[in-house]
Amino acid sequence: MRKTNIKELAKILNFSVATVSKALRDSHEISEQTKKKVLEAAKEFNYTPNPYASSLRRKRSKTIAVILPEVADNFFSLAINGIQSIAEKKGYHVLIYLSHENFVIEQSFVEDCRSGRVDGLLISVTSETQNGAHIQKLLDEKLPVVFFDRELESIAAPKVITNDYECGFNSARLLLERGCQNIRFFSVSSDLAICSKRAEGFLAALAEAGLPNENAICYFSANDTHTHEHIKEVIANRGTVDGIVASVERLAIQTYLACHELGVQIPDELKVVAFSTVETAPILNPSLTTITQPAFEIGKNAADILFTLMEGKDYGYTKKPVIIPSVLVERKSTQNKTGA
Amino acid sequence: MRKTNIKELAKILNFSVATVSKALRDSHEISEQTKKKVLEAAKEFNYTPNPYASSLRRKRSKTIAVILPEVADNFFSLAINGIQSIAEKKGYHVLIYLSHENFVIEQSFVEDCRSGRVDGLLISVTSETQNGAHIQKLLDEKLPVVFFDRELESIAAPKVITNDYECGFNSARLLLERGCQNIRFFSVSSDLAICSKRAEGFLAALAEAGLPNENAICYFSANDTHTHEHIKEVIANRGTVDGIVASVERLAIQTYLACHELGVQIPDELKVVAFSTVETAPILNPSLTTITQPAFEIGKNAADILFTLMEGKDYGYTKKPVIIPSVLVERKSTQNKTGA
DNA sequence: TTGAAAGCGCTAACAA
DNA sequence: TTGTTAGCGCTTTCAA
Repeated sequence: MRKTNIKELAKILNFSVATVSKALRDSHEISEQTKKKVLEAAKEFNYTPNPYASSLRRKRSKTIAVILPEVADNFFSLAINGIQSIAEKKGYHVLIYLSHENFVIEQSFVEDCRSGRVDGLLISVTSETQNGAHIQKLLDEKLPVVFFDRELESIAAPKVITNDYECGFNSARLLLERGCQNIRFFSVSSDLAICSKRAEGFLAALAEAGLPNENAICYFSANDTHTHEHIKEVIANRGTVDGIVASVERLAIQTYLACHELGVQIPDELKVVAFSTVETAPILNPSLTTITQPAFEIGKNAADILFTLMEGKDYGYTKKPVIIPSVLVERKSTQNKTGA
Repeated sequence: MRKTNIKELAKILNFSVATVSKALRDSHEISEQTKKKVLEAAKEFNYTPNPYASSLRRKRSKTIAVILPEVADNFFSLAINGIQSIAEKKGYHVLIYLSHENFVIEQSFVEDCRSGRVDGLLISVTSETQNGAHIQKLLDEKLPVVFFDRELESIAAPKVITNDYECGFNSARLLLERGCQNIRFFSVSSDLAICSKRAEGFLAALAEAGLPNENAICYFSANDTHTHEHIKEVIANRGTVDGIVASVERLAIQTYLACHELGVQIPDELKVVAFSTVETAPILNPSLTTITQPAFEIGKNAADILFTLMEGKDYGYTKKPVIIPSVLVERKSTQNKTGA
């Protein structure tokens, strides 16, 4: 059946378009009887409102954008679910952009958000992103932006993150307590706040234990197709290294794969802790000790704040990021044979 | 800096809006000199075209929708990447809708696509979806739709899937070859073609081996929060069952988790094959034998076909789905101690 | 090669 | 309570 627009509907009903429009939006200035007639006709004649006409007129798109590096990562998948759970409630659409850890792509997506296509933006930046000028531009134009997880310290916008420093600290502490003497932190970027803060905490724990080590942080570029080989190399030539903290999910998986390929025994020869939300952590070989980020909650909170902002309310942002703590779950990858 | 619209830009340049519009779209009827001036001014005065005004006028949105059950599943994550790889090339935006395996949600998303918001739809239906009337409606209104993975047999639209029947057959065969006597197929739905075809193949292999079994298919509703308990129950009370085929990723992970919790030894007590694209398959305990679907390729192909359709070309759709075969990778979860 | 004008479908101020 | 009218920002005839 053909679709109808508001004009045709008005003609059919012998009302003006204005009346029909108001009736459809359930305006109080329209009589119940008219509303009923309009709604019925709308259904009968297969009326579908054109969202673009409405957006153009109202200067609101009922759409938010989410820019993130990757979706094939459980953290981001869960975060998207959290975001959608809120967007759905508000009747908003979600436009998802994947930057693939590429700064240039991220820039062009952010640029695109300036067009009025979206009413707000949630972003987790790439590991390459050092500069926030593109995002500042949005902010200057009064488009609400909220960071989640991977934020930019130089930009003054709401942020929802986890307790990175503390978790970095605890991860190193755990390894040291389990007897490790020479540990490494696998990072994807020195610029990403989440990585640098986790690394800082990690280094602080080393320092506290009297084991400072300037070479403890290893970098693996996030969009390098040879990460696997690089990790394998590092592990193969690890010397006395006996413990690793993987700062993101992908590095954790790569580390495990490398160890399997090289026949390196976890945890006997090498202990591993990972920042990760992989569901399979308990069934990995060996089960993986994780620092599990509250991914869904982070997404949900970020979206909540974004909507508060979009509704013109000041949500009481005080320059301090919202911090939702992660949970350390110890499994076999850090345990000694004796059980601890 | 403030944004400019085309009217303001025209005034600044002392051209008409028409000229500016044409220059911006690189029309052949505008002189090079004028184009250059316009482009420069556009940059200088921070011009950003309003996509909604453009969409309204041109009746094209430069946006496609992807409706899928879930994103926290590696198959769908990879498929999204495949879709985006094409959309990006075409300068299209991708609106992602998660139906969470809920038919009512799916329906409302599909309904929403009728509004002109998108120029085409890629869909993988929920496990609840039995009826395709909502999708037929779009087709009737000439909106291009392409199914990927989870299709609806009753709807005549292009489909990109994998060789489900064959893979179902091979999965059962493998288990039987490894000595299993009593095997089960874990399904999420009897309506989903992917599941029923995989199950058919599975049953055919059983019949061929002279082991027909009407109770070989076990159903676990996809949006049941108690799947884990149900699977655990089935495995605990498995009797002589010695082999399982998990038809989707989530069931595979749940099966492993259940076995771990129950102390059931894979592969000694129970062999497991899974339709899955999980990266962690080789590092699971034990490593998981998988039928790996070409998820990225499926997404990519589906998007390719959708764009062909949207460009008004008939891509030569002949009622036959495009089939991209999966790859069976045997790992420890189906091997006997002796190595085979 | 450029411009005037109409209009995509809808909303909102104002009038009736 | 309903209707008239003027756009939102852009594209596209058609005329100059």
